[in-house]
Amino acid sequence: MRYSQSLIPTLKETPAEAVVASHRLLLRGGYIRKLTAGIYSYLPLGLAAVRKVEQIVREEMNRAGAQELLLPMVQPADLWHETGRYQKYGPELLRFRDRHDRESCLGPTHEEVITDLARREIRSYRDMGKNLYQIQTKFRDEIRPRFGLMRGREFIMKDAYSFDVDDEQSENCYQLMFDAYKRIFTRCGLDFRPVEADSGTIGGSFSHEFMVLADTGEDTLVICSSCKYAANMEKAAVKAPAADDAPLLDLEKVETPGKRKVAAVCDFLDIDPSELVKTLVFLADGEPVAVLVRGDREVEEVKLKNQIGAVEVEMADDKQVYDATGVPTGYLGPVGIKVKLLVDSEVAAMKNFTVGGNEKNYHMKNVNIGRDFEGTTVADLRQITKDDPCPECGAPITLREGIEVGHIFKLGTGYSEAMEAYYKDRDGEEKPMVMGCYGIGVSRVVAAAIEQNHDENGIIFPMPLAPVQVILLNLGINDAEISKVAESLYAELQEKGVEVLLDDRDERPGFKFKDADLLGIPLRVTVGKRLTKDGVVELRQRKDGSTEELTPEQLSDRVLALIDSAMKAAQ
RNA sequence: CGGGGCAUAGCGCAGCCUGGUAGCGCGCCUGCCUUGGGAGCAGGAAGUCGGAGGUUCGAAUCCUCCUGUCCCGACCA
Repeated sequence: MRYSQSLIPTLKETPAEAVVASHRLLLRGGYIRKLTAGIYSYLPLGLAAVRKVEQIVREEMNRAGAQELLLPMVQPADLWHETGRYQKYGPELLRFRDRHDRESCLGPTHEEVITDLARREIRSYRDMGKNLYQIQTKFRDEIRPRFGLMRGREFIMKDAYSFDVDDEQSENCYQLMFDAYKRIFTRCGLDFRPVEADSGTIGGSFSHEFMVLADTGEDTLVICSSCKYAANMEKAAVKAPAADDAPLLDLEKVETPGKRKVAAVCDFLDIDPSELVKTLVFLADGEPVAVLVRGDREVEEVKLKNQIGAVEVEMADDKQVYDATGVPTGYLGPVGIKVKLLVDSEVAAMKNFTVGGNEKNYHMKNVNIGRDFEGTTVADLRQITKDDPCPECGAPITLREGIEVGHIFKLGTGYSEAMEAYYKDRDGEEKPMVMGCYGIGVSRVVAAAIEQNHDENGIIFPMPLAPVQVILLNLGINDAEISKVAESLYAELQEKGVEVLLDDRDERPGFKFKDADLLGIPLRVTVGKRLTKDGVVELRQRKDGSTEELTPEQLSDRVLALIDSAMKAAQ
């Protein structure tokens, strides 16, 4: 590829809209351009990087026995009505009517379409054990697209769906995918962790997310320092403490004028937030529920949602709290409360704690469960913290930020039953297909790779994802000798299978160096004055800035060796 | 959807408060010069000031509405 013929519009300055590194650098490097909110064009270099990810994904999916196909992006609403998701999915599903007034939608995911295909084409247990995947543009009308390729409305995704005869076979497939995903992200050269995850709206019984570790990640991961445990924070179980066996003290109502915040109440009563229990009200599918957690804890809404089987949970605002309980926020407590009450297991183990008095300007001290109120449900409802022990082995844990690049689910028979995707087993009996689904955010992988690998000068692509492996700078466009060597190295490297971008622009050296760094191409070859002076060209590695001088004859072997070792390192 | 910004040349911004013929840097075009870390000089092109309405002799500037976009929250590959 010749720079002069390609479209690589690099920018010296950062567009104001870009906040995170990957977005900034993809724009500056001329990899992508925004068309409208959350929708981007992939320019030649951006597409090249995407293709690298796709290729690795393809190879590993095929190796794991999956078959590639391509499903439609425009889908009839009827199919979505069958699973009930036409209503459930919400405004994220872009709906429209075609010229015949048929309700349609743009596919945000393809369970319905693939299940429809499976029920039509697969009838016998002999045909089962299929895993079908596609790499395709998805559209989700995200409430808030942001961070460039990290969270677009339109994005490239690999999604696979498996159809098995029973749980055991389905589990085998899940494990196969788990291993394939580990290989995929390793081959991409990324630092990642598979973690236990909540299965979200797609449903299903069990799932793992694959997280690229990066400070800009939108998820928090819990990683055990000792055992293999790793989980998304929203899923990470908190170990219930042993019950406090202190003797029960007498209930006491105290005046706390104007003290509404945990900090203010504790300060006023001279107690620690860990001795206070706060009562928070949530709206679960519109219904108010109260949750008790310790004053210094946070409610994990995902746990709450799963506990009560709600589709949506949100914190109630002051007015909603008052409407539901008749008590202003800040003084709410469990004693005599009017809404459904859930108790975090940590609180259930406490004795003689302080709560709101369910009356303006009052709190209650020495409150005890069982004596003063009944908790209808006791469950793990709070967010884990870095001071909590590993739920598996009890060792200390660490919290890290991560970017979700892959998610695998065991779906069970939910979709197949809803859509009547049955097969006949050996005994001629009709049975629902057992499904799994496995996604990878292909375009997001590119962004995540950059979040994890960049410096102040630009991108530092891992070799396997780099749009090209080598950038070859001709610093003497108007010098016959330099140009001749640059051209012959360009030809030679390509002949040997190396991907090369030849910078043949009539620009000053500094300009080319800056662009080369910005683009993040792993290897840079410079042909310039040192050739005419000393007969050498320079080979520089983007990742550590190390340089070596070689004769033009030595260059290609050295380049091949470096590429080879970089690719082997990511195996 | 709730909260908060922003919208002026391709990009980054000033001008707005206090109304009076639209500016800077980068980029772009031409010429000279220069050539190992985003050079220098000279000349040049380029803007419905997001849109609509209003106030005013006069609006980028003041008022109203609308749209777009970015950030914080709920969603997710």
